[in-house]
Amino acid sequence: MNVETARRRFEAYLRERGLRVTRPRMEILELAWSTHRHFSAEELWGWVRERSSTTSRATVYRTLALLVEGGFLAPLDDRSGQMLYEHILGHSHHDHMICLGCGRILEFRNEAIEELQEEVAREHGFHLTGHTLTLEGYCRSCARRRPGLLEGGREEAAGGS
Amino acid sequence: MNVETARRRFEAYLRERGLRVTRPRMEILELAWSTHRHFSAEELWGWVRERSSTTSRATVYRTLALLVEGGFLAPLDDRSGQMLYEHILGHSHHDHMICLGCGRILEFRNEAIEELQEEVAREHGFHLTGHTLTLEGYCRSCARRRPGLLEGGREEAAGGS
DNA sequence: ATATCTGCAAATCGTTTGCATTCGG
DNA sequence: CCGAATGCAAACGATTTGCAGATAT
Repeated sequence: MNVETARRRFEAYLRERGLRVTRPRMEILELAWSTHRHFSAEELWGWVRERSSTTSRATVYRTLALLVEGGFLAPLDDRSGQMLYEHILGHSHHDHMICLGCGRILEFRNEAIEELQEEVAREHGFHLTGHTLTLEGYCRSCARRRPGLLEGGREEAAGGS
Repeated sequence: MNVETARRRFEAYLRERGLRVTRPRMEILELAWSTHRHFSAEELWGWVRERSSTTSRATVYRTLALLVEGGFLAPLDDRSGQMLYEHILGHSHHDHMICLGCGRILEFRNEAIEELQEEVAREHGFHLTGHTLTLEGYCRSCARRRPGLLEGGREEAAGGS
């Protein structure tokens, strides 16, 4: 999904809700679309300053929240304390693998896992609205640098939560 | 796993590492074992004060971190901003479903999902050390109170992350 | 016109840290 | 003894908020 389309959709979204189409909001949408990586609010706020724009940090946070509500961005908790964001407009749902060595984030989609989740929810009478699946470990290149890992020995004490 | 055993194991763990067995540490372990629910650091700190113990909030945080490192507790991010903890000593790994209505946390374990995760990691040359799978939605009783949900219509804009 | 947005700075909130003191081994 | 652990209060870092002035419709 290109910026143009995203911009148009965001404007439509705002108008539908009686919200205003403002310069700061559009600037933030464009900056969010200026990368294909995951980014944090502070990072985007950095891009704002690089442009010597007067848009404030508070507005960055407020607009990111709006973009998440509207289904333009999805938040991703990488456990570093700050939230990361990624565009989802026009992208199919996927889950993540986070490398504990270099912080790299890999994306994957597994249909069987998706279905099993729905099955589990159904079995428990749980009405599913979303899910978060994050695999933690070491990517190929980081694993190579940590010999102890290669034989398949787990290093962290506990598995997932 | 009862408190007694947990206490003994924690003492052993501390000694092995040349760390000291102190009153605050043992008190915190016991309080952590005084519930079968998920609890937050602040909550445990509340139990400390109820006992009019002199153990400080800082020590609560420091000891919880120690218990996580040692594989006694597992942290669970419920997206409320604070971390929750649960004992895992003697408990098999499981994942969670969090009810957005009442905050209740249901646990489940699905072998097929576990295996598929390992398979996905393997396919990507990723060395898996852990994972987080959290289903979000509404538990049976909360779903009943929200008629719109029953027909299977999704309400939140986006699915998972 | 006028309700919504914005920028600013101060406030939150969970968690962490520096440091002088206390305590376990 | 002596280094590790604690309590205290101050520091932190990401995010949120109150408010007066600016702006979109």
